[in-house]
Amino acid sequence: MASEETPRHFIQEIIEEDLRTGKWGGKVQTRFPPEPNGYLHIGHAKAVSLDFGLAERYGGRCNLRFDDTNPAREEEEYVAAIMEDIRWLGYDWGDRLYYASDYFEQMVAYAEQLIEAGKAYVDDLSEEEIREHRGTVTTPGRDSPCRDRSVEENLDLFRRMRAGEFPDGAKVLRARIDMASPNMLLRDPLMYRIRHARHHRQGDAWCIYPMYDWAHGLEDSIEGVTHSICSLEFDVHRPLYDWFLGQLGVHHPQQIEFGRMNLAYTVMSKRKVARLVAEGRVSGWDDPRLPTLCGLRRRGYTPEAIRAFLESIGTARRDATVDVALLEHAVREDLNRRSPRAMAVLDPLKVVITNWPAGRVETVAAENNPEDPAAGARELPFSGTLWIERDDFREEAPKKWFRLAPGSEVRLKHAYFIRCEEVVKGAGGEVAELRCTYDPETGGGEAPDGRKVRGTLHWVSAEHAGEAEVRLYDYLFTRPDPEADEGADFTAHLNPGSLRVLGGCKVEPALAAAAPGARFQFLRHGYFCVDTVDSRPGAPVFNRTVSLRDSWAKIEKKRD
RNA sequence: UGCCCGGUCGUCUAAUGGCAGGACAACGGAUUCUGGUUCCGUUUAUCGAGGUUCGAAUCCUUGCCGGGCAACCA
Repeated sequence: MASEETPRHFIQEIIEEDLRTGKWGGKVQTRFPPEPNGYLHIGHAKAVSLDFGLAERYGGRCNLRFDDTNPAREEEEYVAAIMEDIRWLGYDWGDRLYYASDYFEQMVAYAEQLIEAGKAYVDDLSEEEIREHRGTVTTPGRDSPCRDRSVEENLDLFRRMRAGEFPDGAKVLRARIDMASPNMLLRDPLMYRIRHARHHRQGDAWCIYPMYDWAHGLEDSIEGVTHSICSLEFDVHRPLYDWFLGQLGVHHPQQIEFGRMNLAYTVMSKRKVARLVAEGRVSGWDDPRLPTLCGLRRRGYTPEAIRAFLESIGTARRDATVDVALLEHAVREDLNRRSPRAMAVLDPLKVVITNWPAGRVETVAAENNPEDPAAGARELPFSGTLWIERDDFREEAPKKWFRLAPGSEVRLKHAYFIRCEEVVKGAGGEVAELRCTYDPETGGGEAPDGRKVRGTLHWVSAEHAGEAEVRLYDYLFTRPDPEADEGADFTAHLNPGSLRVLGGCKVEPALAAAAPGARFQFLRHGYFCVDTVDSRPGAPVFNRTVSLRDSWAKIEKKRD
């Protein structure tokens, strides 16, 4: 039983009603039917979580079915990637892995049944002519001259289509419905087209391939699906789904449409993502800036965070453009609980502690996760030469500045208070080094005399620091709706600052050996994970999953 | 333009004829060895017009706005 306090969405209401009335004999059978022609993105994840999640919630089953009815666009490569992503999200199809192409023989039998009933016919018209006969949204279509062929002739022609007697495009099989229907899809839709093409699974076994509207309902019916969930764009197709299944008199699932999810500051369509990849605007399908599941995974997102996010945005019968802040909130909430803390200095500034005994190295204890006492503690080396964040020092402290400035005192996390005594400048006038004194009484982070400091800085001991590359990601686009601009291509709104690569970052010793994929919270920065592609032993690359909320940045921003 | 689907805080989503609620965001405050977390508080919405009703976000009519449909794609 899922959480009581979250209200049920409309699909859950439908299923619960069906369960109450015994419409499907108490069964819930769904399916996730991707076409293997691209990688899954977070929009697909919504469908995945609906199909698998609903089955899970109501004690039903969800099939994974590849909708591989178009040999021209589909490839084996995508099949494996899609399965990996679904598993990563935490869903399991058990032994119910199906392919639409395995049903081709059965579909042909159903087609012949329709032909025999006088409900389907072979049309000789060219693609061009069919389009022209179809009419427009405001004018009815006209019947094809082939529409009244005899059953015998249709059957013969269809069999010869299948036997490969005709070239591509010579003939099609069409349903005989209504050329004047206000729903364009009902104007004698195509059921089969001729394609002498090699299929990624069926090889050369077929030269006729079924169209979506004809095939999809049959696939659902054959598998005993009860609730066939799809996105809103298929709403217009439902009368056709129902017509085919009704004519055949076979098991007839209910198609239910939900609103697609879009995310602000990115693009979601497979075609556009594919273009970004092909044009080299991103490093690949798994570029951490992309909304693809492999991209989010490489970025450091957890499947739990994605599922929680999907849960939080709900499901309704209208398309939505979700604020990325909701996604970021979900991943921060998850990572805050589970990621070990670590100190990393991204833009290092040297600090020399002038009253530190020469050569002395101390060890300080650092808790691994204040949210999780069970995570324990680690030991960190502390010495007289340290790196701190360049951003944590200002020569002229603005109002409300809690960090280091000439003469000011701060705490070094887990260690001592230090006071900035002197600023050493380089030849160009830039701040090259800070000379500070520490208070030996403040070990452990508290002053015995009770004096307070407002700021606490992270640091790394210079002689013990590891080196790392850090990649900071920002939104891929500069506007929330890159596709909405009709005057320009969406690529015109690509964010030139979406990736910042920082070299020479100083990290605490253990981080140098962190395993690929490992996640950390870099104190006062954000959540990072070890890149699984470009990290090398001893030379880790860290991807920033998401920054910490930063109320100081807000204060500074308001000032301008 | 014809048909279909939709329109509730900035965003997402509830309220199924009976107090417009939640989450995120924003803002203010408390706590804090992360300007993080946590806690408390505040601001903000029913697309317009008419009707039905004791009572309308909800039902009806109409207008406006958004989306979908004229691939041998899914």
